[in-house]
Amino acid sequence: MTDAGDTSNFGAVVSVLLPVAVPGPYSYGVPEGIAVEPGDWVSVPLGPRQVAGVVWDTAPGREVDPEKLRPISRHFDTPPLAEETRRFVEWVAAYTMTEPGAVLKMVLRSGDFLEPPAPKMGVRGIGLEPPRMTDARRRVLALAEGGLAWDKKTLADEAGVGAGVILGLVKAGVMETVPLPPARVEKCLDPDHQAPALTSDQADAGMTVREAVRAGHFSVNVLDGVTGSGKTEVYFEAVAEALKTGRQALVLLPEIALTAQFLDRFEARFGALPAAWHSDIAAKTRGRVWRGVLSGDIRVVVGARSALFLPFKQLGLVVVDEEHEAAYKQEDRVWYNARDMAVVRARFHDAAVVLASATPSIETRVNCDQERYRRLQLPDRYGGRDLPTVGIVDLREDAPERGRWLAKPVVDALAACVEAGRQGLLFLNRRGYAPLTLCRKCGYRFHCPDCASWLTEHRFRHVLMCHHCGYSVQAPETCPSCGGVDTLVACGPGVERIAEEVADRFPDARVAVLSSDMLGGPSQLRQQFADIANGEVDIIIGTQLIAKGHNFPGLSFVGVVDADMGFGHGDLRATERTFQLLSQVVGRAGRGADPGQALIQTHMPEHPVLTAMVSGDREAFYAREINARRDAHLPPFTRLAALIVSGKDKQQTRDYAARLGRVAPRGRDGVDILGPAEAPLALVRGRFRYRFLIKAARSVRVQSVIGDWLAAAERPRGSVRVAIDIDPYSFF
DNA sequence: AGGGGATATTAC
DNA sequence: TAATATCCCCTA
Repeated sequence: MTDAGDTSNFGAVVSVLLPVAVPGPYSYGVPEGIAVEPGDWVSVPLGPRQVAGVVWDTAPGREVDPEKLRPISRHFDTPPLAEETRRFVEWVAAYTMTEPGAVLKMVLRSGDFLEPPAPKMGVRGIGLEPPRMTDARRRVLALAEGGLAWDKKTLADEAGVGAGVILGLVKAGVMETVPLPPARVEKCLDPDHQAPALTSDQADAGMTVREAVRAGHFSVNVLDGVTGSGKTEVYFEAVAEALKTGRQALVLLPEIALTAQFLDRFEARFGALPAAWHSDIAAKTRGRVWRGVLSGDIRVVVGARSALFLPFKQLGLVVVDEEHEAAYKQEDRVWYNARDMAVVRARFHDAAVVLASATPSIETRVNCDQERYRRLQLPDRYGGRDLPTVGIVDLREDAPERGRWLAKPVVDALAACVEAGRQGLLFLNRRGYAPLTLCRKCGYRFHCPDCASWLTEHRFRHVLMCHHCGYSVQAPETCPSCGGVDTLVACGPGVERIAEEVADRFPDARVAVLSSDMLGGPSQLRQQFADIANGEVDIIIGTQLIAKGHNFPGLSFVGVVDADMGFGHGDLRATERTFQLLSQVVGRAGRGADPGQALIQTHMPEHPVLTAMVSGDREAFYAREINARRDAHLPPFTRLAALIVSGKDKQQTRDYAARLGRVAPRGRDGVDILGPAEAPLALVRGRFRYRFLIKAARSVRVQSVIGDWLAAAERPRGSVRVAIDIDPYSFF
């Protein structure tokens, strides 16, 4: 039985933040003989287990029953978590309304990283002769002369002997097992390895970002330049400056698929590879990178959004490439937009930020207009090439024949392109063969049984699929409703159907269809990209997969099959996203000698996105879209926050929220809890002007959430959703 | 009674 | 978050 007054045993009580979703740091006793500072890594008992965490404060946290106080069990000999990072963790937790421990979990990733892995063991000779000498043994000992530690496998191979010979020598006592020195030190990055030839625009922008890094205080610099204007070379200048000033740099990329080519360019510029960080990195490498970032040995990290939470020792620069990309949003656990959190983190570290994009997000452009961000424009394509010419095909005048989807001008342009030995691309952002199948006799439509959407026919695979939830069934022969035979018809086009039409119109052309649900998976897809690069394909048909990353050096024509798809629905970012997507797709054309040509099929030729595409006047598009957002009281001008729950759960949610002490039912820092019918109306009236956020009860059905205008979703349990994407800058 | 699933509670 | 406690429904 323990003495009740026992807590005086502890020299001190400190608060420790654990990577666990509890309300805040917990208090622990510091045993005699160890001293801890804020930021130190410790291991601590929590319930039945041991958990690694960070000393958050040298004072105890919230009042806690002294009976419950337990001692720190271990103090790791690891560099501390920087003060800047600790403040960042707190800020993100408050902003996203998650527990600080949930944010720390993103920093910590795994407690295993705290200790370097046990060194690999090797062998070395100790200069003695074995009692029995053989040829094989002689060869091994000759190599191992000089007392250098050898990897067992390497030594055996070099000496041309089996592993048993070495073991025998160890057993005979003439070789000993010793730890090998750590595998490899990070290769040195050289800021001046290969200084690039820059255009004068690039050089100006490069100088500005270099100065921003050298200044050593917070600034946000937006690199705004059309596809091919050389943004990467410019922000490499900033990276070079960070290397020179001895601070770490982080480059965020939206997708890991882009990192391979990026790494090549990086190596060419700096003479060595940066550390890479994303979900596909092997666990061992991951640990090495994590520790290297913490100790400061690793100078440059390239990674996906999760890299933003690495424990940098001294961060001087964060680059967010393709800052408008939705892939920067994390929509589970802690909801955040890495682009915005990059700005926040940089502010804590007094670091410079570079946001790069050919089609910046509206939020970013507004921040430029308000002079919170510095806008650096790169107006021209690298090498003085022109942008592709963009034309419109009005489908009301040039309608394709029934059952066809390509209008005459597009077919003609494609034919001319193929004849000239160049590549052409048809873009349609729709997978499969047809987005809807119906019975022409009874009108039956195939629906997904699990959600409301239609089933898309995939003719290559012979299935009907739901693109929402992944449900799929064998494509039926007869109508399940009226039993009609041969009465089912496919409505509308998908890329497979376009491929069918192309095969019919261009029987001799070599065609590649690229979409994320390719038969044969990623390896097949890589092969396709390689074939295209090698000129083994004449016509490419693809979904938005082709908009990102990969270059098509021989591409001179782009046809957009249906520009109108992106204009509909209630998504507040639909217009912006369509503009971004079309710009990217059209920008694929003409990267070779000629500027290239694009034709866009539409029923709405006067739509502002399309007039901007034709005139190339991006400024006009942005001005118009920004005004439209302002007039409609939409982000970034209005901050929305509402939680929408079904009627009978409303009171329950309010009670729960009040109990958490988190959410004021109506108030400046609160959130409205509304029924599903009230919410859209309130949105239209622009009534929400709250600081932020949505936090749902655990036990209610959350039917939909506005804020990011998320699609309706039934989330029966643990519902916690947060409106991300709302500009955090104004809360600094 | 007792198993299994869903949900609630708690950890310094 | 992860372990444990509690509750509910069902079957035997």
